[in-house]
Amino acid sequence: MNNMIYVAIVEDDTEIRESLSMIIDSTPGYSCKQVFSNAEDAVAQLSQEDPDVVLMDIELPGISGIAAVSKLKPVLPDTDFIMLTVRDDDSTVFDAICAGATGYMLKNTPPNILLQAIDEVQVGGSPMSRSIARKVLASFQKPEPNPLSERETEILRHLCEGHNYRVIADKLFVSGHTVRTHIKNIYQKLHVSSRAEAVRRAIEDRIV
Amino acid sequence: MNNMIYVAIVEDDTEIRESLSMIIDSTPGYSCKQVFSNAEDAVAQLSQEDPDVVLMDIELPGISGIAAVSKLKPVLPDTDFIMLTVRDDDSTVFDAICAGATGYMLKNTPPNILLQAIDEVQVGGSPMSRSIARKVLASFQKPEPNPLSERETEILRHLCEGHNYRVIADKLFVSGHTVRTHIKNIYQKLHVSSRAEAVRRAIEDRIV
DNA sequence: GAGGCAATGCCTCATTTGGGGTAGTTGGGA
DNA sequence: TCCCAACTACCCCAAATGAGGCATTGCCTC
Repeated sequence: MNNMIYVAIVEDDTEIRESLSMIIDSTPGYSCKQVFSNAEDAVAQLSQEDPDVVLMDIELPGISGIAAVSKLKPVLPDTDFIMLTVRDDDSTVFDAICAGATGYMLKNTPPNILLQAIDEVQVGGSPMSRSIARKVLASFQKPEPNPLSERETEILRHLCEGHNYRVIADKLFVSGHTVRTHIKNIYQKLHVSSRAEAVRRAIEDRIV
Repeated sequence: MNNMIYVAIVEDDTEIRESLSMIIDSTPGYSCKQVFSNAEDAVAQLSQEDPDVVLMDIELPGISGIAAVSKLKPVLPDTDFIMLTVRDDDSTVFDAICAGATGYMLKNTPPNILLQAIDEVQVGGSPMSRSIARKVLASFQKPEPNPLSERETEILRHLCEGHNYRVIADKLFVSGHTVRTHIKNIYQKLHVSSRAEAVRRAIEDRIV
């Protein structure tokens, strides 16, 4: 019984909740340790227990599943949280991931795939529904090519490091005047008018 | 034959290459359109063709598979690239993803899973080996909690927007002096000494 | 050969910024 | 009760910055 996988469920829809717990309990090697119908109860009680995996609904009455994970993950670092959701819109996906979710499945996922997902997190994976995985990878892809010349890009990199005119000039073996001119051109091309904005664009869009 | 999936392979190891192409060709519904033993040939010839999926080795003689994807993806936006690699170290994974890869599989993946991966990208997914998926999600998780007070965090957010003392002061209904004091404290706590560095830390670590 | 762009260098000027202080109030924790 | 952190406000000053110009040298394209 040492290789039994203990699962907890947080889900407000009674039908789904009971159906999930039944499926898990009836599968050899899996045990549904606890079920909660809201995040508050889960946060309060789950920190005492130590489930291997928590299936966490996102759309809950009261505090959301994402907030619950934020609270629980720090006290249960070895527990893997798999989010369940009906929607796969960008912001919730990324919020959940940032909160510490290890997997992210859509609710229409067939039970056998969900069980696979539970296995998957147990062996160090991160199961994601198709559309989620695609979104996550897409978020890494650079939006648009950078309009800056090579030299300007180099200087922008230095700006991100917090270097000032003088330092950049020294490092690039050009005069401070030149650096200033480049920076002015960078601002124009990026449609910004300060270091702060330029650094932000640099990090959020391309170089870093 | 309309639902035939055309695959191209770029792989320098002859044995693996031929084994892969054989597996693909012998599977109904899949056709191995072309094979290349290096990225240069692939880049030169593949832009004419239009494979559905390209299996791209990363470790290639000459230019790497990652650079090849960077070049090919812009001209073949509808083609999905699945990277194949023996290593799963962080930097190459993220470089490949940024270059435009849609999937990322380890080379020791069994052939049937690889075929599944090809299917997966075709239906809008992003197949990743276990360890890769985990790394990708882990990269989203916030490093450490922010040491700033609520007010300071608020001001840092404004700094990221490129606002200056005056503007921030107006928005928060406090004097410019106060804003300056807060910013000085922010710099101390973050161990930085300029807006640029503060903005960078803000984006890379927490808020934004 | 003309025109354009990238890279380089220079000037001036008003503003912003960062570093150094000091200090009052408030609310909560020891 | 006392102290501290957070928030507020103010002072001075040197340095950095952004905005506005102008000019030269290559290189590339039309």
